[in-house]
Amino acid sequence: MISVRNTRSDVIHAAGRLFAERGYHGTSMRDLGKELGLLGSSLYSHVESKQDLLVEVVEEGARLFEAVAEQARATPGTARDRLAALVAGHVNVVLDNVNVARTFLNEARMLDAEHRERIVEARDHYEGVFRSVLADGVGDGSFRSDIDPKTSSIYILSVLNALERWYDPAGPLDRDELIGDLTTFLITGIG
Amino acid sequence: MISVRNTRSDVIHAAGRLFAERGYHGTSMRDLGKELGLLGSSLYSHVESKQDLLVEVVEEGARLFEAVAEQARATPGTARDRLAALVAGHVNVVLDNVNVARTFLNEARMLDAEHRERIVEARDHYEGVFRSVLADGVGDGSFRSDIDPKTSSIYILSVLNALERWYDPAGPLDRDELIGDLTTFLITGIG
DNA sequence: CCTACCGATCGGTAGG
DNA sequence: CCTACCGATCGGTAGG
Repeated sequence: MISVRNTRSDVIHAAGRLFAERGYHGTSMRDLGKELGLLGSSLYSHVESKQDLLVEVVEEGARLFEAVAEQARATPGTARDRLAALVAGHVNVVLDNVNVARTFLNEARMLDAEHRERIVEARDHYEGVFRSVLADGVGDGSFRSDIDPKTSSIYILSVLNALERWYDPAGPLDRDELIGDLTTFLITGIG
Repeated sequence: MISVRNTRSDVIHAAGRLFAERGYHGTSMRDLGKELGLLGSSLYSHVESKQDLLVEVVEEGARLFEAVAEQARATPGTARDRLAALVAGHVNVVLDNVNVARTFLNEARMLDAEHRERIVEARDHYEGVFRSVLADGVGDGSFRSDIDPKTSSIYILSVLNALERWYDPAGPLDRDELIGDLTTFLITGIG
């Protein structure tokens, strides 16, 4: 009595899985059908096109990260507290939605021009939140006064986004240790 | 009198360009032919298969990074000096070979099992050099004694590898400034 | 490096 | 969600 019929949501999530594993162009509609136990052609009763699937997955990613930004901005306390919220929130999104995060980070460039632009804007906005938290933190003494908020936010996001590439939830480092270790690294460096 | 005939090296470099821009599966042999001013079928007088091209590009990447590791290991002085050599060397490889670096970082997973394993080993070895420099640096006082060389090396490589995604050689930040800013961030953090 | 192909697979549609 | 397709494109080959 397992799974009688697939929903649109099932299709989108399976697409996220395959796009994350094999890439958008490495995934055929027939591959995706097989993953769901149906034919490639049957997918078109759930979505209009393959591109449509990529749009859905990538935009889900954008929404998840945007929610992190909003929640962090609403966090009371110092800029350092808000940065901690950004870091923890970002880690949680990546670890709880690896496939969506992977597709968002690696396959968004395969989007058609129109959708790609919207995602670039969303990404810029998200990075802007990091930047302004860092700038605030320079003002309130949370961070060093000689950092450049622009490059620093990119460095921080580089470390956070790369999690998708190496973090193993079954490995020795649990989520809280990861967040702690990461935060220490970002704030104190290795020196 | 420009370019009469293409060499195997021309083909490989053009392949790197397209693999970097559109991904391995997003690039057809006919696309690549067009890039070089010939037909897709003509490429088979230079290479045996499309996979062959990916192997060549990715293995060139592996060699470039390996050379950085060797040179850094031979650098006299403290572990901090050797880390500086790794950082500068890695940055130079990425900035001087964006297409190769991109393909190495993003498309190696499209390799067939056999070649992929070799690349994973090469990558593990490279990361191991970072790890041992960090461990040495904990011993000689270059770095904090409470860092974990394993996660720290991953964080550092995360920042270095992400350069491919955002650094603009035509932007305001020149190479030396970048290396300096990056090094300060890695060693001192933002706090 | 081209001509002239090959079988396989691609995204997608009509109609049920 | 399936049957039965469609034209286009894919990686690749034989022979020059």
